[in-house]
Amino acid sequence: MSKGAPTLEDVARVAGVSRATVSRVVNGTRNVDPELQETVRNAIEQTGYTPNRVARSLVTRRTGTVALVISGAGGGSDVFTDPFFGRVTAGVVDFLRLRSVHPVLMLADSDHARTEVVEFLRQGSADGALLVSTHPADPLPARLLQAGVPSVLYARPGRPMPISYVDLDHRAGGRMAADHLVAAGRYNIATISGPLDVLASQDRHAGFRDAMARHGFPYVPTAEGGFTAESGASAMQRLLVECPDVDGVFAANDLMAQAAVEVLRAHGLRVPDDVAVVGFDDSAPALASRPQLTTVRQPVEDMAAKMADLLLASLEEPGQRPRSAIFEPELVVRASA
Amino acid sequence: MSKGAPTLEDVARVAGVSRATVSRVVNGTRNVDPELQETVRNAIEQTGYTPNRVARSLVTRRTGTVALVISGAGGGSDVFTDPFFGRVTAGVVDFLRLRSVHPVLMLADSDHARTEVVEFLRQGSADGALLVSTHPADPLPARLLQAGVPSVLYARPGRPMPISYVDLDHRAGGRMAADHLVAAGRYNIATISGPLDVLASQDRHAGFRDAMARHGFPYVPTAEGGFTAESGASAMQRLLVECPDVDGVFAANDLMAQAAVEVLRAHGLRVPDDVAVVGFDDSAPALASRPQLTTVRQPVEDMAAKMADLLLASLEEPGQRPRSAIFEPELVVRASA
DNA sequence: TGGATGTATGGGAGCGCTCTTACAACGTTG
DNA sequence: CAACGTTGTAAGAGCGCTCCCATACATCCA
Repeated sequence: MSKGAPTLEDVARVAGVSRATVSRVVNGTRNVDPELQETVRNAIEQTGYTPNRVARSLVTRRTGTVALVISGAGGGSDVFTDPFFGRVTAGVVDFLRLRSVHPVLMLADSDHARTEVVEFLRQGSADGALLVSTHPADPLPARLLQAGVPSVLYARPGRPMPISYVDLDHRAGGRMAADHLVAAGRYNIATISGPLDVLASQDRHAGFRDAMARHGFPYVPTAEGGFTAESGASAMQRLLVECPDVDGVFAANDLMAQAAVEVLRAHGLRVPDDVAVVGFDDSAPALASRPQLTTVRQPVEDMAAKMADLLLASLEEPGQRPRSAIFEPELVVRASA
Repeated sequence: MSKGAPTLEDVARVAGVSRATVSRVVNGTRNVDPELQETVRNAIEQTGYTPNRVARSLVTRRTGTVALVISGAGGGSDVFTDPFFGRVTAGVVDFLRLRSVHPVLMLADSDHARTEVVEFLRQGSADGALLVSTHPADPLPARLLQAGVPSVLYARPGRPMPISYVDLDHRAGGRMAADHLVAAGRYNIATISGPLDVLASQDRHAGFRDAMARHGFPYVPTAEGGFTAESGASAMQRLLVECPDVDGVFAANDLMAQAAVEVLRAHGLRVPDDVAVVGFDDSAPALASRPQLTTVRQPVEDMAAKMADLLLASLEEPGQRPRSAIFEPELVVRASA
């Protein structure tokens, strides 16, 4: 009462009971006389008591927070401008807040930063990690695993390891794009892939190519992009050189698809009349773009929520086997194809 | 050593010194024999010791985390899709990571959520709050102030109160847009404002109108938007009805400006030939849009970093007077006007 | 040479909480 | 009526750390 926040002891004194009894009322309320409970509750009200989470964490070994780690080779903090990460954050936050768990945001874009993340978790500052890793060579999943930190990945790890993750069936997504373009009667189909050292890109591309082959197109002109608008634009330029009579394009994300549309338009080609364009993700640019993008929807928010779900479950029951959840993409037909 | 992480005590035993000495080595390293330091360091290495932040926080009353609170009337978690919040996050994270401070993300979109935020901070789970409040009637700043939580706002509070904040000179930004459109020889100038119950919107609008009046345009057709693409599109539609011969538009953010461009194009009007369009913010859509947007740049990342800076400073020296930092906008001339 | 100063280390309290244990008071049962 | 749960409460240990204070010893000037 003198200084600082009131403690359990203060409340106990006011209520005329022991610290332990107040603790019982604050928490499980197991075996406490209803009348006493009332007294204690009044005392809490009167003192304006708020339990100290830190002190509680020290003994319970639980903090009620998890780390949301964005681990990427490069870029630093501009990842936050990418609509994809916004959606991941939204999905995670939406799920966690219902459980009164709070995410702490961490960037692991350098070796030093990765060490700090591992330390942070080993120190017990957070109960577990949600890892959005952009590169299969990322050493962080293995390090977290080794440190015994409960973790869940967004996207399967680069090398097989006993760790939980959520992922999308990217191959199926690639197939959907191919099927749609072919069904629309397109004959000169090309594709802008994502960076091919990323598993998701590889899979989207493989799925697309397989389906194209099955449809009788053994070779598909391909330009590799980097998931950014600029890279998409330059890829489209290259594609137009290799194959000027292109009439269908599959871009491995919406940002690149949008850029491709602009490039095509600048070349006097109409979308979808002259060239059909299919994107991937179904994020904000898909709707902002004119014409609105036909795209393969990745349910990022749901996947992110599931990732949080898996983590909380493994926190609840430690020692569980790792689990995975694979989501199905969905073709969203709009105006561009 | 038996189970759980090694503690100070374990290290002390291995090094043959006291807990206090190890603590000194781990922290300030004040007055410890260099030779002993070496021994201790080896023991730390050997045991794989990592200080327990929670235990440390309990006594130091500092957690090394701050809350990054997005407080808005509505919407919930789709705020994360807004490029503005991504930039705020980027700015904050970039600054904090250099100081090894970690942001925990909180959404305060309901009264219940706001209470939880206040509790969280009162409990000492974070050292202070960075508050991005979207509405001047938001009760959270006052509640944090009352709870004695060190806080810094992005944007000045709705009602004057002794609290630190960073802000932009929105009026100056509005003026710049007006000056540019008039200087470009536009005569039929209209504007899409932001939601007029938001201070920033009011100021941008007021600055714009004042400058227009000074240039001899006492009345400016105005349609109110909501800072979203859809609202921008519909505002542009309304504007075209009221004033079909419009040749200049100032939209209060880039998202709406981009949408306006699309609507104009759909009406057969060319940008900038027929209609010049100026946006606000200079965020991702400004560059993604074709033509690229002339816009009033708001240095969001810098402002967010400054916000974090002010907070850490006030944590360093408590009892300081609240401070503010007002940033100057900057006209970025691209293709749209 | 002796007290005063300074420096390095250990001991121990205590941060606010949870949880185990001990115990008191009260039935319940053969 | 003795023996035994059952239930409600208090007492106290201890989570891992920091920091104050006491102690031991070296150093210095008068």
